[in-house]
Amino acid sequence: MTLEANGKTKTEKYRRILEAAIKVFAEQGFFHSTISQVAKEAGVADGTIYLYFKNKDDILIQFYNYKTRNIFNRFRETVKEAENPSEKFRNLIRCHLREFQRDHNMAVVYMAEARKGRHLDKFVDELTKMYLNMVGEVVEQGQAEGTFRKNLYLSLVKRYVLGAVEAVISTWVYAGGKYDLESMADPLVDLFLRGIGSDDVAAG
Amino acid sequence: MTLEANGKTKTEKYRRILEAAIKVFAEQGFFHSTISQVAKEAGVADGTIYLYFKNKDDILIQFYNYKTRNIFNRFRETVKEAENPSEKFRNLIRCHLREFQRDHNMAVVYMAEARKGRHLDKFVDELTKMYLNMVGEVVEQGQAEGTFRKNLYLSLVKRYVLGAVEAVISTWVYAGGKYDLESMADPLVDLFLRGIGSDDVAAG
DNA sequence: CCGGTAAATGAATGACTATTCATTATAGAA
DNA sequence: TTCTATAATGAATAGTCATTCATTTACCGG
Repeated sequence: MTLEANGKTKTEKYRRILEAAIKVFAEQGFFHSTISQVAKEAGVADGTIYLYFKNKDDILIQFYNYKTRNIFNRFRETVKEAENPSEKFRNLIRCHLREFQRDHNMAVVYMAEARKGRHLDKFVDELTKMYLNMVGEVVEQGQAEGTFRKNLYLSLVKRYVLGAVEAVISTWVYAGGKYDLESMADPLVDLFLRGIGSDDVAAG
Repeated sequence: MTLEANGKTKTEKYRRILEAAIKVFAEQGFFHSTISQVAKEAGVADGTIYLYFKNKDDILIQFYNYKTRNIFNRFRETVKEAENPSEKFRNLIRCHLREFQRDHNMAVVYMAEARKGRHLDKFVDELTKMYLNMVGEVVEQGQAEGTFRKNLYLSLVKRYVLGAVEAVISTWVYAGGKYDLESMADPLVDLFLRGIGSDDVAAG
């Protein structure tokens, strides 16, 4: 029986390299990291990396595949679980923060490298679109039910939500992940829903 | 009289190299750009670059100095001109969008590289803080005057505003600067002030 | 224990490119 | 015109790494 057929050792090593790579990338940035460093961190030879990945870029691409599919499934679930649009919205934000808090290295790499290399654009783009769509659906539902305002520039709203959440995550990453990120969810949702204007003035 | 004493040719070449560099960086990304490309774009020899800049990284650092000081002065002015906090807030956002729209290459480089290299962190950090402080001051003034809600998590508000504005700029950059960015200001300010919740529900 | 296949190794290769510096051009002063 | 100091040049250097591949190791069936 080969290792491939077994399917266990192969997968384990693949994961080990991937986790090692993300750790190294998180510490040094993608461009400043070397294959040798990744290999060392993973406890394999340099050449071994190339049995599992096409090249250095491919490691990042696989990373996005490996991690973000899972996360997006969790996003979907948490949205599905909620009963009304504003609860869906709150769950989505909370889950987003929780998942990034869960894996600090991933958060660093995602935040730092997501808006970079030409190759990755297509994939990151897809993910971003998925997220924006999710926000869009929830907001439209909320509009239909009367929880959210009707006169919203929807595509702007979607960007604004994603941008603000990512900014909060970036700040947390930058601070070294010292405080509890998930607890930002409620105040943030409050801002999204009510804005910063005082109620009398804003409504006018 | 030397060129240095003259002060004109020297500065002109410095600017020429800087603009060329930003153009190249915007097209290829900092890491994928070579000094030779920058030199070619600027119409000088490779070695000439090193008469004006310490090294490749220094070009980016100088860029942040050269561009963002001006922009921040404009931010300050536009805020000073407005009479009340919500007008100050609106002016700030509008000016932010306008200045980035004005120089597409700058926008690309700023958005792509701001959250990267170890060396730049200190400087980008400073600029970010300056911006956050400006937002903070305006919001606090607005709270004192009753235009903005009292119970705001201020440090969160600052991040949320910057994050959302940057997301809107990123989207514009990514789309190739095709549409009018400044016109996003009013809808965006509206979101900041009123949020997305319908007034009756949000107020409850 | 043997033979063969798959997996892993890591030294060697080949590109690439930031940076240097010996040389050349320039431009004002005398 | 000649001299001098400054600016500019770009070929050569030196170092870095991604990637390859000839060799070794591990493993399994028979």
